[in-house]
Amino acid sequence: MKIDELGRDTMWRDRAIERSTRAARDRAAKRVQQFLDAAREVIAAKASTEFTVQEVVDQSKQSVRSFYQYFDSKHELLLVLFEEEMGIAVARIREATAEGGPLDRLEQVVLMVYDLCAPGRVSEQPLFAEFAQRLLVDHPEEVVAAYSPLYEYVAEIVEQVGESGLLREGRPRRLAAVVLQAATVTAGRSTGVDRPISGEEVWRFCLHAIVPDHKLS
Amino acid sequence: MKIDELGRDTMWRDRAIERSTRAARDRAAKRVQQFLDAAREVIAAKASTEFTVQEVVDQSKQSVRSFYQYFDSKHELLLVLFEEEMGIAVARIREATAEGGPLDRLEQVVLMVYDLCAPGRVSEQPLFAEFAQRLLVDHPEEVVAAYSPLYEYVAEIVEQVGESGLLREGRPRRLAAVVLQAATVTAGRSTGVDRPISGEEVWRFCLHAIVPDHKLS
DNA sequence: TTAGGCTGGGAATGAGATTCCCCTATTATC
DNA sequence: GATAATAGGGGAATCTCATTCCCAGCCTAA
Repeated sequence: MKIDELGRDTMWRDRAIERSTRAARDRAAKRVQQFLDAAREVIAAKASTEFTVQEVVDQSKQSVRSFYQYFDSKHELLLVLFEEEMGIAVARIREATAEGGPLDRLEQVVLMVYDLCAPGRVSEQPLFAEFAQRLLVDHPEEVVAAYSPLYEYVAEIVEQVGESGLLREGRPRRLAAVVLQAATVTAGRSTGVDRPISGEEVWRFCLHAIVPDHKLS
Repeated sequence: MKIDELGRDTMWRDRAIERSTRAARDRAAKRVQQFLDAAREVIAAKASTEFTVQEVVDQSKQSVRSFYQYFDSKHELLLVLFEEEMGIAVARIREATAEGGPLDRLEQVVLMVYDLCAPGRVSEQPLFAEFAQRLLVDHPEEVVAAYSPLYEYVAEIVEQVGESGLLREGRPRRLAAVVLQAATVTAGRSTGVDRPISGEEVWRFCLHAIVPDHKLS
């Protein structure tokens, strides 16, 4: 039996601590999840991404105190929601675009990303764009970081396009960044044009930007 | 002499009213301008676009009441500032890119727009991007409208590119919209890439997107 | 059983935007 | 020229939120 310098049974103590901290962690995880679910419910109910901490707290049947126990700020809640949404979206996109040649897959990805970022679809899934927008003002770093799963996937495909010899001279991962920007941001706010820019238009733009004409059959 | 149904001298009255309303309008314009100047001073002094209405009011030597007399809300002040900046910027861009063939001019415009939107240049001119960002969250319509002078110029040049037979099939004004989006938004927040995307990269991207390869000499 | 320390509830605080009340100065009328 | 009506302006009051604080109840350990 291991005994520490104060004569206490270290192993037993460690195990007890382990058990209790794990329990605490589970409890914490559950509560965090409750807050996240509550936030989603509030957003769905209001069909808007503008909500107060109080609303989330009430919906979650917990207290303001607890909220700040688990989240440093409201921004952090938004960020976590955004990350979760991003994870779900990327999983869905990966699934839907697993088949076909690199270029076709890239096209599908661009169209899907464009759709996800289009405004006015709050009730379906709490969506990307609004969170990102809101957070971008005060925490650009984190938002950019949260985008990385999507970026990684796009970069992956663009690299495959490169491997099949279809790409222009530029470095693939950098081209991927620009493509992603174009797809995420163009959705919705088109300046001055009568009919908004469509996903297909964005795709054609990107396609010619990254693939030389003579490679397009 | 014109007399109205109550026996009053209409012409004199109208003129008096005209004079007084014009005076009032002048006064109003001056005060609005004072608020705008004060806002710019505050922004310059803090080197940040985050300011309170109170700060602007204090700086302007006027009162909160007056502020809300001339602006419906803080957002409106931001919007007006943004419009003014946009006007100045477009004038500067037009001037700097008056010479040369359409494609060269478009290149210069894209690079300049990109620079103007890059972050971290608060002290020079109160700049675009931060205002736009902030406003976009709550008033996307107005922001898009405020962009239109810039959009008109870009569209103009892209149409000239089209007239000189260099453009791909797409409608010029729609291509212009995508180019502008790419230039304004890519600046700064590049997802996952080590070194941020440069203005030149954005330009090369757009160039190939709108001009077929065999037209590029 | 009881002292010590977590937890949680929700009231208090603080920052800001927006509104309101009241005083003053100016105009209009006699 | 005097007075009543009214607009304009100052800045305190209000309202909305995010965030912090205080205290009571509960669980743990001796």
